[in-house]
Amino acid sequence: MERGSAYHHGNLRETLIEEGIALLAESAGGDISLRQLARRVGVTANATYRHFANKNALLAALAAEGFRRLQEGQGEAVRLADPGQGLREAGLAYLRFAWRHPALFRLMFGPTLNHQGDEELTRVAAASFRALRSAVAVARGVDEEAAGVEGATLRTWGLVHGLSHLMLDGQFGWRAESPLAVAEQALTDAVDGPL
Amino acid sequence: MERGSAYHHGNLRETLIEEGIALLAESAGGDISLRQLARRVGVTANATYRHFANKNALLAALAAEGFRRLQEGQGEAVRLADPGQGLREAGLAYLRFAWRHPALFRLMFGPTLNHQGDEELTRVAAASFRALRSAVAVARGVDEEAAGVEGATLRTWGLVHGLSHLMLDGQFGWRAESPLAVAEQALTDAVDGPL
DNA sequence: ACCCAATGTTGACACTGTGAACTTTGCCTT
DNA sequence: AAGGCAAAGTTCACAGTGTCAACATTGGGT
Repeated sequence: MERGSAYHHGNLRETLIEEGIALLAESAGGDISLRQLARRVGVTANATYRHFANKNALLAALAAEGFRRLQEGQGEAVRLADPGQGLREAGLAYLRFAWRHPALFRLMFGPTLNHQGDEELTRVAAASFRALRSAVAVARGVDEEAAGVEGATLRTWGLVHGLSHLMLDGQFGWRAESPLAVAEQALTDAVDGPL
Repeated sequence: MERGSAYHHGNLRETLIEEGIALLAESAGGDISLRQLARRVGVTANATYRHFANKNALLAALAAEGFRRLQEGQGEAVRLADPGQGLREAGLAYLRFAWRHPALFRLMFGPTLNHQGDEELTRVAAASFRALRSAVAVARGVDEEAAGVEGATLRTWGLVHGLSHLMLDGQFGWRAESPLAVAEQALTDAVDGPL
């Protein structure tokens, strides 16, 4: 029942998510249409309604997959990093993820999805926050529950997140270097120094 | 030719911008339709095309007005602030603007507009950056062109901008306090202290 | 072998952004 | 004051969208 005939009892759901992310990446404006995605997959638009309640639910699934990939990238970055550089590398991974998948990034943190709604989304987003907090704690050499860790995590997250957005919005574009380089420099300066 | 008869040589352009911002504020999803706005103003959808090239141009005008108001709010905050607290107050004004006009804020820094495109938009956005840089310079007691000011401005902007976005995305919602309070606290802690 | 539930399709509807052609209106020139 | 012209607004049309309701197909469990 896995890879047999055309569709019908194939893995439409997974295919939609995969192709949806791909389509999102190709799309200029960052928005995709249900019908376009269905056409690309080779199925009727209404077929998607067997797997997702509506377009928003499908987009939420794309976002959730995005969070999973982001967290994966961050985890790997931390693992490969020199000890003491984990936080910086996690932040850089965040920036690079945003840089490489701008539309998906915007979808993940966007108004399209009401984050209260989808349960999986909030769960996987919370996991991302915990990972960052862990990195902050390690960088400070204290326990994850120590005083000040939560606040520092919030500030770090805010900085990295803001740099990502400004970078994607072309707000660093009028500078000489690549926008990504600008953001990376700003993050590096902030991690070992005052704001 | 200013306030005479119904429309036709009225100030449709201004009206569209004003009502557009209002409609944006009321809209839940943060997106508005041209036709809906036209209906609200009491005019045909195609009439808007006499004043804006297309929907995006209209949205860009809304965003530009948003930048103007944001900058105005920041300026006032700095003016009223205790000396030495100007940077903090400017940042708080930024946060509060985002909190009060979430849809407009998202529009201003969003993928809908290609920021390279609209000339007025880039101009007014750049002015906003300069205002922040000025506040950073004053806070450090150095000249605006001094070394390190540019970088510090970028980091501050990034932090404030990121906190704004996370706040609006409901990422601070699961905490006890109001999301705005969380963001304000994070900003305050960052302004006088390390990251 | 058969039936049923899961999966996919057809047709339809209201809505959207936008182009082309037409109509109205008030100012400027004579 | 008359007239025309350009600016401003309307009508008609079209392709495309998300989504609902009814129908068709299919493969696996009894």
